[in-house]
Amino acid sequence: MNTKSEEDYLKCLYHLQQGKKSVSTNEIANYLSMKPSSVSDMLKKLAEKKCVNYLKYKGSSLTKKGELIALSVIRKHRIWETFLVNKLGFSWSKVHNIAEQLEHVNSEELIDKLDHFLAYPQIDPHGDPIPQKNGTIAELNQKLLGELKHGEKGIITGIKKGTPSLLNFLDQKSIKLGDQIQLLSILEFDQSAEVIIHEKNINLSEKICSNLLIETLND
Amino acid sequence: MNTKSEEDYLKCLYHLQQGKKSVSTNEIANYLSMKPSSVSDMLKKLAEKKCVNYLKYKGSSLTKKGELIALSVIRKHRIWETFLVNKLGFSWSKVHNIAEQLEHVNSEELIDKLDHFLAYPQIDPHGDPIPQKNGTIAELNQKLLGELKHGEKGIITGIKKGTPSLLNFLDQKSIKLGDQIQLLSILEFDQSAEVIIHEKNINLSEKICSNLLIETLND
DNA sequence: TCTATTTTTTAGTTATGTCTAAAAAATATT
DNA sequence: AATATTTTTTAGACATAACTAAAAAATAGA
Repeated sequence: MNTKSEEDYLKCLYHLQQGKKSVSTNEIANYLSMKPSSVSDMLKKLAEKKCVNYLKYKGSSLTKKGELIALSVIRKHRIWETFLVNKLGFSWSKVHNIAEQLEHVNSEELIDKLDHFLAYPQIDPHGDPIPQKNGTIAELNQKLLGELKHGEKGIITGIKKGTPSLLNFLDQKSIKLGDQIQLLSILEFDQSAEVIIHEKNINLSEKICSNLLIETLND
Repeated sequence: MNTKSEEDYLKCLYHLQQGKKSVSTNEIANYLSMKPSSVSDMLKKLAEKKCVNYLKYKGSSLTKKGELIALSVIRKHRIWETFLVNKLGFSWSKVHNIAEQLEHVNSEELIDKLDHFLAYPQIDPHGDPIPQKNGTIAELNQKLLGELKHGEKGIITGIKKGTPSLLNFLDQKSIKLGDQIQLLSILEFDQSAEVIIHEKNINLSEKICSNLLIETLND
């Protein structure tokens, strides 16, 4: 078993490593709000446990073993966030800290049953994909709403340029991250979009179309 | 805030103190599977935090402050157990270890929302009362099924003498701890009981009546 | 009551995971 | 290329919460 601390480092390394081949000690320290000396110590320890490839002064990266642990923690985090938002009615902006605690609860059966209870969600309330039990994780494949094909469905996963007036508008329409949306068509004369959201047809302006990030579902 | 360890000691003290005025160091060590010396240290620490009344060589007891903390941890434990059994489908005998972890998650809003989601349960799946937010806890008021007044309702909270054949019988009828039961009448000729359980009328023998412990509801 | 036994505490050690300060290595500047 | 700067590591300290072993207090037995 891994300690909470070890899990935090592995998760951090997973996030920082995206794209790169290795991560510097300072980056990790910064991300975790710790001193570089503490990070050095832990990297050495994780290297001994074969979770991290660590070369003194050269940065570190996850091994396959470390990556699988990181993914399982991220899986737990995102499943708990989904529970907090979908079942308990938390707003998606307030669940992170609670999920940071819940992700360290150690019971495979618990997370399996919770996953089942939530009907096997694929995407969390922030629009991030939930890793599967076997460690596979869907690639994020975000497009702007205006770039979807006609008829294409997806999940609202982000906002390109979040001006207060835009956020306000979305709030008014109760459009949230994680909501499913389907593009029906783009109208010629103003480039506005006919979409289905919350099972209702509505029209969204060109401005919205070029600011809503959509994760398309390949089902 | 209190550490997991402190919470465990306070909870332990609460359980061991039932009835008595004070608890010995050895009792605590035994209950928590720790060495008496470790317990001494922690008692001193908790006394400094004004959670425990501690007199060297004389045993210890919870202060009001300590009792409220203990009750809030027990509240969290029992609400989580209720969630695990009622929503996730765990059997009541398997939830204890998981709830031991979940009870230390620190978020008042989380436990409030969970309580609401579960429709404010009064009794957990083991038949134990759930402390209220303000620290009040219902007295256990167990009677044998046969001792209920006619028409009286309650929750099955225990079994007096659990022979395998009795447990088997209950299992067959899917009668579980935590189920609600109402006594309609006791039949003269064989002292068997007419009861309502799972919204159905059934008859239970005298043997059952004198072995099922019922927590009566004063509503 | 005096000794023997049990209980409890104290003193000192250990592991984990953090820190600060100083040393060493890597990188950047001139 | 030599020096200055930044990054990283090492060495040593500290808090938490456990431990063992020995001392002290309380309790029990004769």
